[in-house]
Amino acid sequence: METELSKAERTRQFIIESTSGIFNKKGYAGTSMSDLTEATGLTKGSIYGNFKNKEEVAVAAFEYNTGKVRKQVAALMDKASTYYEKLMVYSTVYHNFSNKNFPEGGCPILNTAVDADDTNPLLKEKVAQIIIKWKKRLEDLIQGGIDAGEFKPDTDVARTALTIIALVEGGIMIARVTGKPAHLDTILKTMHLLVTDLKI
Amino acid sequence: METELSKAERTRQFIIESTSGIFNKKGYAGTSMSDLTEATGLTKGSIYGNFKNKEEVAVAAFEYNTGKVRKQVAALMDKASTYYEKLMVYSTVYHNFSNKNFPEGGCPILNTAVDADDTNPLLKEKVAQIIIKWKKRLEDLIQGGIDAGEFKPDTDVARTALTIIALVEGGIMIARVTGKPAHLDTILKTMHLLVTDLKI
DNA sequence: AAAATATAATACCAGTTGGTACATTTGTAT
DNA sequence: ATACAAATGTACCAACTGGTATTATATTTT
Repeated sequence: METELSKAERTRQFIIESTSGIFNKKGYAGTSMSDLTEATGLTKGSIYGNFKNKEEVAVAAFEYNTGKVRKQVAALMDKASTYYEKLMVYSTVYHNFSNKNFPEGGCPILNTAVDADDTNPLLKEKVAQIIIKWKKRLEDLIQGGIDAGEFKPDTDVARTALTIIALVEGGIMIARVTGKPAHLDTILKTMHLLVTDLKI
Repeated sequence: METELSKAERTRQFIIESTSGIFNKKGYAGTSMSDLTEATGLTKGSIYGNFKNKEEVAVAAFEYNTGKVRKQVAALMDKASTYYEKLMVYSTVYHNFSNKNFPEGGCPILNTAVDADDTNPLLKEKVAQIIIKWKKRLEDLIQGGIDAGEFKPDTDVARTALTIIALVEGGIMIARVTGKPAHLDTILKTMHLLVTDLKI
């Protein structure tokens, strides 16, 4: 009994996919309902038939965007054998932040964090949770490496995890606003050295 | 011949000071003219008498906000004697990002970079220039340390400068969105270790 | 103190905002 | 094919958007 997507579910997905880039680029307040109707070719009636309000679309778009990144990470993570390689997956994914498998408009975590920080408590909480999860995932990988005898046992696990996130997000910001993707690569080299230094 | 500020200049300054926090928190698109009239107690006529349009207020507010940070850096930089201490000034300033001498709403560089990136070319260019200047200033300090025999001569100057910026800005983002200022301190510790490692 | 000038307030503009009630069309199961 | 339900479009709302022309009020200069 193959569960087909209902019309509504397909439309909902279509709306999310066609507006995710707009929200990521313009932010929540900067994106208008007419932006959404224009991007989808649908009318407001249709959008409000599938979502309670603009905020619900924004949340769905945010989750779609972060899911896109998560999928890329997961795909590469499978191929990585060592913990060193696993940690470096993030470098690879964000190094290619301007390719088509990455959300349009840059890192949705950074964009939404800054956008929602003082304006949208719901979105802010969603981003905070994503960051906490990311931190946890990194900590688990680092601890895994320690337990496997691959990394130094005296590694500051929490600090290393937070540092990696800061380098990636700070690097994306710099690369995008200056129009110099090479700056991100330079910063990712620091991450590379840092992770290499974890090795015994 | 003490040059007094004209009425217009004082009003202009008053508008900038009373709206700088709003722009920094809500972003350019998210800040409305009524936000500005409300914050200043003035009317639109008065604001448009002193500024060409909303964008000009936003640019002035951005420059005011970055100036605030710059002044704090300059004050501490004077007291620093070694190049190591000079580099660590940024750590001290951003460590106190929630005190009253720091712009309301977090780092204006990060906020404006993300906000203006895909929406406001003028503001985007202003942020890009500020970052390039900051990078240059850091490179000069690091090179100064090398020339003075304080830092290792084989230091990767450009990479270290970019890394410091990324750590600071990434750290602020994480600290603000998670509501955990301690996370920034943790990340600044990485910066501390990195700068310490520059020493001979 | 009066005249000239600079500054701020008022009232208005057309266009847009997020959102809704309801009519119409479309998909779906019988 | 028909009937019913689900999904979409239409038309509308009051509130607000950035911006301006004009009037009134301060501030300077004479």
